[in-house]
Amino acid sequence: MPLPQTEIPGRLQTQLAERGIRMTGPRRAILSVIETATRHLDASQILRKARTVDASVDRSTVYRTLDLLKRQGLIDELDLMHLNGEGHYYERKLGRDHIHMACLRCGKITEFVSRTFESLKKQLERDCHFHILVARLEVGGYCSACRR
Amino acid sequence: MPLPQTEIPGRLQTQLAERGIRMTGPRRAILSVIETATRHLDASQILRKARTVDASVDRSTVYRTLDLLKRQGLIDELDLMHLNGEGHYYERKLGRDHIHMACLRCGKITEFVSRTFESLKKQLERDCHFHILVARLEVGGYCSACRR
DNA sequence: CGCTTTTTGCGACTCAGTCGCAAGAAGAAG
DNA sequence: CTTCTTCTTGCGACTGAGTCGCAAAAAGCG
Repeated sequence: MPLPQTEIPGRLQTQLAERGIRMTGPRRAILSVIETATRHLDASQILRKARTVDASVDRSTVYRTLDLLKRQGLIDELDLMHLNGEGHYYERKLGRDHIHMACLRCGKITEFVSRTFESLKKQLERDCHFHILVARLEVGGYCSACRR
Repeated sequence: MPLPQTEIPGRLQTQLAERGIRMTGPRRAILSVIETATRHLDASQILRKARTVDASVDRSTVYRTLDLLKRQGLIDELDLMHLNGEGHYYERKLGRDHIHMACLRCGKITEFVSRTFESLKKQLERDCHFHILVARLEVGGYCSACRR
């Protein structure tokens, strides 16, 4: 399941610049990794890939940059039902939220955009007087190929 | 926000017995902690409370018992938007799934049962041919008291 | 260029969770 | 109630994710 690649590469960098955030070599490397990812990456995979661009990038810089992007609301943090250990996965936040379905047998991640999900969030905001900043719906089970 | 306490205490123990799972002192202690919890507990809090019942309970026994209960579908594992560190919280699984809303300012957790959530899950199963075993919807934002 | 502020790499650290193992307890069968 | 097998436990060592304080380095403004 490829990630939606509807935005121009380099866009993350522009978005940070617009917010007056300083641009550096390590940041550029990390941002480009996130922007060109074709699957969900965790922090150590981002580190490894970023190092192919700038070999001096440090683990803590990756974590600090991920925190920055989270605070800026530019990426989402996922668990993907802890299919592989306890870590987190990251993906660019683009327009509409989507649901992540993780197959507990084959590990495939399926993404799904749903109008019902959008109205559910609206209902929550209305009925609970809650101002939503992030909403994460993750589902675990068996995908069409794995359910017998 | 109290958890729904609609089941008889001791029920978890019965459910494990019905499945032919061996009952032991440490397990009884851990189960009773989970059953009588009035808020969401993480593994180390469960350990501390279980030790007031049976002082010899070990950390790894808590993790092993939580794994067992997860595999049996008797508890749900939550992140609560990582309000306090990276750990997980646990709660009994009772009938209907509910949504967890975490206030990022005051830390309050609000639970919400929604018919829309139920139809969203049905829609997912139908449209994606996916067999859902667990569904976790967590929301982060500001609660009614904290949104200024 | 020079100065202030932010970011970085480093190394040490914390904390959640895991694992192998030998000893101990559960429970079925006699 | 004893025996036997199987499962569970405590322990201790370990892994891996993520954090932190610090001094050095880079950003970007005038």
